[in-house]
Amino acid sequence: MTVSRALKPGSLVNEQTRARILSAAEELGYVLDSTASSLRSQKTDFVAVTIPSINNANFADTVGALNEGLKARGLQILLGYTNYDMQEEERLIEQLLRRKPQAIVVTGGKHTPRTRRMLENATVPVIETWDLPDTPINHVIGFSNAQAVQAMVDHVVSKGLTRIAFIGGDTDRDTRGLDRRRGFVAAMERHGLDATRLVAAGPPPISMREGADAMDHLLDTDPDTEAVICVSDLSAFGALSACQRRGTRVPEEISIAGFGNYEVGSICVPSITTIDPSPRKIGQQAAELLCEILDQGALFPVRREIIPQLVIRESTR
Amino acid sequence: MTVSRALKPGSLVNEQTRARILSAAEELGYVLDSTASSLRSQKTDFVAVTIPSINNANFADTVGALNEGLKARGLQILLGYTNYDMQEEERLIEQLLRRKPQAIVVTGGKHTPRTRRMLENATVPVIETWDLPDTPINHVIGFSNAQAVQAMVDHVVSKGLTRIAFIGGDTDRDTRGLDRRRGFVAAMERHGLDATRLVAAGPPPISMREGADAMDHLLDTDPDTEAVICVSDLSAFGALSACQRRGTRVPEEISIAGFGNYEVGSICVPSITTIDPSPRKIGQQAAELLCEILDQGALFPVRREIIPQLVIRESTR
DNA sequence: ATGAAAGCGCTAACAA
DNA sequence: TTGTTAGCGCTTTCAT
Repeated sequence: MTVSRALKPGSLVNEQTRARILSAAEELGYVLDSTASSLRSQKTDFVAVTIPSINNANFADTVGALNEGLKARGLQILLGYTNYDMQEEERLIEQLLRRKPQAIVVTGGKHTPRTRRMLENATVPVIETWDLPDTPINHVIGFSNAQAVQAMVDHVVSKGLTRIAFIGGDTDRDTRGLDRRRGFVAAMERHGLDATRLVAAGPPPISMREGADAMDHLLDTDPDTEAVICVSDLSAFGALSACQRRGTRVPEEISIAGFGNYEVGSICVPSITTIDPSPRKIGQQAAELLCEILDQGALFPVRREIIPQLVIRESTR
Repeated sequence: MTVSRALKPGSLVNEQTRARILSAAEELGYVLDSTASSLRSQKTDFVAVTIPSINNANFADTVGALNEGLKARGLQILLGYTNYDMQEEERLIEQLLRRKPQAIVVTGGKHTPRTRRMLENATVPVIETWDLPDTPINHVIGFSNAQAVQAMVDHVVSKGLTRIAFIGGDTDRDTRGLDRRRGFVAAMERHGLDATRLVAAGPPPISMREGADAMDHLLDTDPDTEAVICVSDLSAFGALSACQRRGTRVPEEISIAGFGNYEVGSICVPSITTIDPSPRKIGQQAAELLCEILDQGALFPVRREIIPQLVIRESTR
């Protein structure tokens, strides 16, 4: 017990004793076994986090901010990737729950029924992010992807453009991408405009290459298109590059908008009009909420809406 | 014991009994406690992985490939970020070791003395990646950053360019970035060229914004520069964008090269000449090596050199 | 195919 | 300030 105390900062041990213990530990190369510690104290200090892909700057920002907010409390993130696949998410969450995390943060508000049940039965706080589901499992910190794109459509329409296309993925794997497309269609119909210029650019998540190919295709089949709204800045940048290769001037001949406020869109020439969903803010708020809950016990389910900001740049006129 | 067996696929339990157990488990919302399981069996099925930053597509690719290679064996990655800081790495590795991972994969071959000691004393395989240290701790899968950049200098010089600059970070936080700058200087001196056009663009990791600012500065102070080699494709893209804003033609007036083969460099116009260090290959090979070791027990220390490929594109003439 | 006993390495609770 | 006891929830081992 004295050793156990000596190794835990802030517990009452004679300083000489502690010094002797620490030096012995150093000499022996002793490393505390937190597996045993977790079992006994029923505290793992894990927070399970799932994101669709590790290779996405937006989700990386959320996880980075979450990590910073949790580090001070000694909480370690246990990260998993669903590969935009709800079945994979189910497998992953089952695995993660076995590790007895003290909280769970998932991306998105759509899950398999079994995933939902597992999360509902989990005795720890659950936070859904990057979405605003109608019937949350527990806590939510997110925004409406559909509504955000509607704001973008409104902006483009306000500039007098009417022949507007949407570039996105071709399946429903990426539910947030799907919501964005739905928002596009809804807004176009609200304006009484043709909402059928939908380019399906391949299996989500689509990136720069797919955006470039989609733009090439669009300019071939619908050369009178005046504006393109893309499911992300990455595909928007690809679309912009395709225009540059063809000599189509942006925004003079065609406007391009993206989503996500990725760095590339702020640097490229012309810079890309986008929507900033504040990924770091999502992570920060999730960390704050978890710290509150872990301090004060469970609260009522929290629903925090992030308001995505329209960022108008050079690629739209 | 029967319950324990029933929940573990491939063990001998009467199928009726197993069915009853599984349905009871489902009904109760029972979740196996892998903390207890790990303590008893002394197998956590964790692999600890450290990378400098979560928000970097190269490291993300390595981790993604590693994850895929380990998933089949039920190994879960325990990921930590050092923020390009060796002190932070030390804290992180100490934390991770307490979780009793079955292997450790770190980025880079330079560590604090204490980190080195901890890793040497760890009784599990250690793999250093993304580097080729002279005195590895245990296993290594990586490449020489300095040598890779030398190849790039050779290429640029072979095109008849002599006034060549390097854009990188301004401190030694990013040791791979530092190695790249060293490689630049060594190669320039080998060619008998002036190696003093070194632009320090801010604290590493530098990204697109810093690359753009550095290029602006360079074109102001050394307008006769013929080529710029950047520490990464991200800063190279920033540099390219700065040129486009100023109307400096690339590659006619100035050549630009990067490092890392990020997607942006393959899509932008002009596309960016780069070096591809095959980040996924590093992750795949690390996974293979770990699987071998976990099957067959410890081997001699392995040293696998990845040969980075020069990818010549439009931004250099 | 199932069960009984023991113990993995810690720490909560209580005692001195 | 230090020590004793017990037990966290599993799985290894051996027995039936």
